[in-house]
Amino acid sequence: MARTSSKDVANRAGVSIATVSHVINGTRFVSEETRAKVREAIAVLNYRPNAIARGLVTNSTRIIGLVVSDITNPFFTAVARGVEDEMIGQGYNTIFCNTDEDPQREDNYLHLLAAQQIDGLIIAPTGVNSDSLIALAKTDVPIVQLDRRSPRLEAPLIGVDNETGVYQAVQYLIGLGHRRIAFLMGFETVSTQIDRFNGWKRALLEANLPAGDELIIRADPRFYGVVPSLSETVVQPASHDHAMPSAYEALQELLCSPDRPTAIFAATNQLTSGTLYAFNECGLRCPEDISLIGFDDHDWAPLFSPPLTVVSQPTYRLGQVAARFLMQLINGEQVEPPSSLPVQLIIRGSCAAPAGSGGVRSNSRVD
Amino acid sequence: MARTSSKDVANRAGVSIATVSHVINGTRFVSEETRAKVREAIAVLNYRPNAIARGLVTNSTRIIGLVVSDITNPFFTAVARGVEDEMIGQGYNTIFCNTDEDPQREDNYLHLLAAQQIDGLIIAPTGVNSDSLIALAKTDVPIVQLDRRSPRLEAPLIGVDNETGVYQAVQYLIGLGHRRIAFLMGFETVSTQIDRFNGWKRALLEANLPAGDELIIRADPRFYGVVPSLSETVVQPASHDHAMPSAYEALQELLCSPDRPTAIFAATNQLTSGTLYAFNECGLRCPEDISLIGFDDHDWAPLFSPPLTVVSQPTYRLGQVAARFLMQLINGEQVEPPSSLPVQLIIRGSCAAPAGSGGVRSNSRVD
DNA sequence: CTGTTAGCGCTTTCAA
DNA sequence: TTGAAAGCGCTAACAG
Repeated sequence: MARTSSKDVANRAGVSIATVSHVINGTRFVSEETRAKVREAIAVLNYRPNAIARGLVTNSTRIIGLVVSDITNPFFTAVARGVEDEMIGQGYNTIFCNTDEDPQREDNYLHLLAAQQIDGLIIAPTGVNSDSLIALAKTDVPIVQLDRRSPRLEAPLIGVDNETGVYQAVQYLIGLGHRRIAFLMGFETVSTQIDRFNGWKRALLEANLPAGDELIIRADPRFYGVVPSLSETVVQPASHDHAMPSAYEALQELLCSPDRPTAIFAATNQLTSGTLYAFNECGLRCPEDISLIGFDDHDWAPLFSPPLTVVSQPTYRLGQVAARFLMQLINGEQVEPPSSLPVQLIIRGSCAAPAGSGGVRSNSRVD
Repeated sequence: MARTSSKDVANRAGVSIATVSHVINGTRFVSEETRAKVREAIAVLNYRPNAIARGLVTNSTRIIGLVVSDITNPFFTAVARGVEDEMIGQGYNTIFCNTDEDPQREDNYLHLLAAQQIDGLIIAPTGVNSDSLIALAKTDVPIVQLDRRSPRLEAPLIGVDNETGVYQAVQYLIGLGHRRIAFLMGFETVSTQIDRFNGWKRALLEANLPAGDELIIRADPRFYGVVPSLSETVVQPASHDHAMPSAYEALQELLCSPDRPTAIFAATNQLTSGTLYAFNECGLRCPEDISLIGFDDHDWAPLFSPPLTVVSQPTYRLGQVAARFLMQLINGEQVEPPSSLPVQLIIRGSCAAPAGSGGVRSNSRVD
């Protein structure tokens, strides 16, 4: 239909389109009288300024892009809220995009966002093949990397101290008496996975404990695997190429082997859940038979069976900080990026001393 | 910065901007020779067509808006994936917005989306005060309502059969021997809450069981409440006005009363979690002391303690169907909206016969 | 205090 | 087979 334009408003109010523009934006003085007429015309015509046209001339949209890698992960939704709340407070809107860890999808969205002339970008990059990202960075659009960094990209990073987080968690496990502690990780292309891996390795090496390949398991962090009772509800990413097994599948062999680890550190939210499924499948009780620590907390972790011991990140805060920093960049302020935020080990019920060590279960249920 | 425009490309290739436009869009014949020159110029200049400008003239953006009420709810993220996957397949992009059940925020995003000249809209409306929504509907932008319907809005709805879903679930509870079954619900302004409520009531009345006010509890569906160990990680919606208690708070009194219900139906994902927290607080074991069924399943429900018995919705599918239908609307096809999708009761471990009835626990753990 | 006018970067007739 | 030029709806000088 004929979308009403400022010209229509101008006609109806008997003024010029310039005046209409000015009463809308408050960008120069307009007499109370004409202002009233214009406003009335706007109301009757149900007029909405076309942001597209405006953006074309102002070269600014007051929109930022937020690109995350898995919208299904509570970590990112919590972060997104932080970003969004902060941006709204500043009069900016945020467009939310989900890449599903798929570089091609990332590329696609980066195109879209660039074409939409966003004023800034917050991104948790997939970490691979980031041509569009590099290209975007070459324009004047301010970018901040969220949670993880892309190789080749020179942009400030807002993240947490991953290495220390798992280092301390593994130390805790060692303190409990564990000697064989496996590490379950996702894509090696994402920097947090490497950082966490390094934390695991450092703790082990310092304690003269094995940290060899047989203790490192890789799995696709985007889905759980074959869980019969759930097969209909589990969402399978459309773009998943099945190159990597799910956590559930990846763990089968290790868990059934005679010298299986006595504890597992899962480097991701979803990996942690997959591990629990695998435990169930193999008839292992947690923490009696095997201990588990996951990276990243969420509201439901205490309700799990067992309540999850986790390394917790300040998710909402992370989003806030990233947004606030991006705004400074957009406003042209010269500021240092905030240093990485601290993480915290939250001890609940998924860890105990290894079986046969005579230790007790280390538990602190919610109550 | 000087973002490169089609003029730059035209200059470098020694052709007119019209030709540039046509090689980009394949909209008329261009000789292989000039086409090559143009493409090369595009490559060296790293040129990206400005979608803003294009949209201004074509009056189409190939972007749709997806507005949901709680990005933190796995239900909506799964639905979002369905929508997104489907739209990408059709060459459309989707802008994702989160209202947090806040009508003002909804209004804000609707403004934004309208200004961005979206080609279509999928929305789970907050249900209150939808002036912007109505206004948008008056333009020619196709709209489909997702999951729930807004009063006053004439737009097709893609949803599930809520009423039947909880009707059957409550019948199951009755079959187990329960007579006092409470209903925990969120905002009465959202249609699904009413539908679910009606299902509960119908099942109870048919069985001549009490369905009075003392069995209806209302709580804010957006957060869990005061859980000390979690106080730092629980996200509190910025816009929350604290008019309603959390599920956790709302249930205290009822659960401590002498004739507390023997079962609870929670009308929402997050309400279900809140209920579990409340159980813990009151020292009630589930399902031994009290049974629980929640509306909506998710990947983690089987890992809860106890594994959750739920009414499950086809989330991903719902998104797909909504997207597909919207595309038909956008393409001007005259089609009937699909009828509501079926839901399914999934029995796991959170229900048992009421204490003292001599019944057995009805359980089916993941294994 | 308000109107005229020149573009923003693109698509699309109309001509050649 | 390609160019010239008119506009899409808006903002921002520049005039008055």
